Amino acid sequence: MTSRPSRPRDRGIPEATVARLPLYLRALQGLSERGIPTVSSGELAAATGVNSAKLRKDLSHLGSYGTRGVGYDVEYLIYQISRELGLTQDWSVAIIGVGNLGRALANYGGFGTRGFRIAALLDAAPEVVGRRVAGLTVRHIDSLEDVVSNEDVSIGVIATPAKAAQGVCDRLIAVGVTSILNFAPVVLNVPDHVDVRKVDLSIELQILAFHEQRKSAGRQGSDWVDVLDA
Amino acid sequence: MTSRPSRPRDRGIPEATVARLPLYLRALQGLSERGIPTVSSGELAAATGVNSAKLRKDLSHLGSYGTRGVGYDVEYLIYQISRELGLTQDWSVAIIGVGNLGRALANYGGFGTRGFRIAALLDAAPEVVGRRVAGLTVRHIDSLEDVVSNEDVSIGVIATPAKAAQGVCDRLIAVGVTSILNFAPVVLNVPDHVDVRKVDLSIELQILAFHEQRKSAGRQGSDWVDVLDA
DNA sequence: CCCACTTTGTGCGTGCTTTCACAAGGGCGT
DNA sequence: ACGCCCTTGTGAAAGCACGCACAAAGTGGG
Repeated sequence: MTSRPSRPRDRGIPEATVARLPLYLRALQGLSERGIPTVSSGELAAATGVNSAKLRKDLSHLGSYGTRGVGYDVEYLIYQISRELGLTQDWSVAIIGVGNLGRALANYGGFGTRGFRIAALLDAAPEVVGRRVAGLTVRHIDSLEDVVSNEDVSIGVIATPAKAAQGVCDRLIAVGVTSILNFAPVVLNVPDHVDVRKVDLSIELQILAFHEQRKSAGRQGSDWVDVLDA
Repeated sequence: MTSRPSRPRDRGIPEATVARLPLYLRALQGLSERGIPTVSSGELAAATGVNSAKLRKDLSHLGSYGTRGVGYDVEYLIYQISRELGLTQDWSVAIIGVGNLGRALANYGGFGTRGFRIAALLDAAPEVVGRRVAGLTVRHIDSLEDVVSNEDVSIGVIATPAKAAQGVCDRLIAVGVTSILNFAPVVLNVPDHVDVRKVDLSIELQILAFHEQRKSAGRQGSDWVDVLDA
């Protein structure tokens, strides 16, 4: 959803593949911790819930890193995927909004451990500013511009209420942030060169409800119930 | 496919459309609160960041609810989308795992307002059980089976550590839950009739990092040599 | 009543994604 | 060295999704 139609030729890795690479990476890290040296596409596919042909095609976009008859070297593949995703360098992340969700994100282990460093927590509420959360002191939102410049923040995470999100987004972009992860339930308006990914908890629930309804409708036998007719 | 000309409606709504319906719904509810009675596909498309033709095609899967020359009746469309998503009934949700994330979810306003009722919060840690969170008393995980049966829970939200997730998932399925929203960073193993949606915070960040890396690589002019396909 | 204007609903071409099926490559036991 | 068995990498085909462009349908003014 972040790709734009007017983009010049995109000679790189398909978006659908990029979205799956982190999944493979996590599975591989699990194998690595268990000391498993090699893995076949079938095994890795089973561990990630992906079709094995799709997995092979995904990996083929990175290069030919497998060995026929054997499989893939776990450590080498971890390195290659990490490199492709840009995780061999550290990215500084600022979290704006230290409510329940912001705190959850700050304490979420997955962030700090691999490739991401939480550079700052920012909030507007006086009762939150100054408190320590996840080893960091929450700073006031007014220092956003300073923090982004000084800490070289390139990814902003918006966990504010919906009303504040666009304003925060604009300020992030104004100081050079070009990647934004948005948890606020609004559609952010951004220029073309900025990537936005959105995570919306209630949308996910609504999609589940749709399928759940379909299942229980079938169970009950009452098919189309076309009551209203203009 | 296999659309019968005699039937006005084809009930098979594409998955991509289903994923966007909640987006339209939220925008429409905003219009409704502002007292706007009708909206054109162009306006609604602008508000949701979607191509207007795509929006019309999405809505056409629900039926012909628009008026040519005028647009769509906001209230009527809200009702139709809600009905299609199954939000005209209330769904009971159980949240398992009341850590930082679980608390954030419990306090997330968007749940209760839109067809979802948090029926229970469950956790295994003694220091959490018994505490009140978001107006509910946290119950011990051992009462999961009782809660699901008595409260008619059909959607389970897993916000536990990764290690506990599969076990909780199995127990949910064993008592009849068929829709699961999983925040734990593991691939859940479930039978075919169970729907799982996964929200993974670090995966989203990694996808952003990929695009960010590509942008800064271009800016910096690294030793990347682009090779045109033959 | 008629005409100009607006907006929906959709046929169709295009490009991306997934899946199948298999040739090519590599290891291993004998 | 040889042949068997395994697994990768990839054409090719099928399936989806997207967006253009336009006919159909409805509104409102004169």
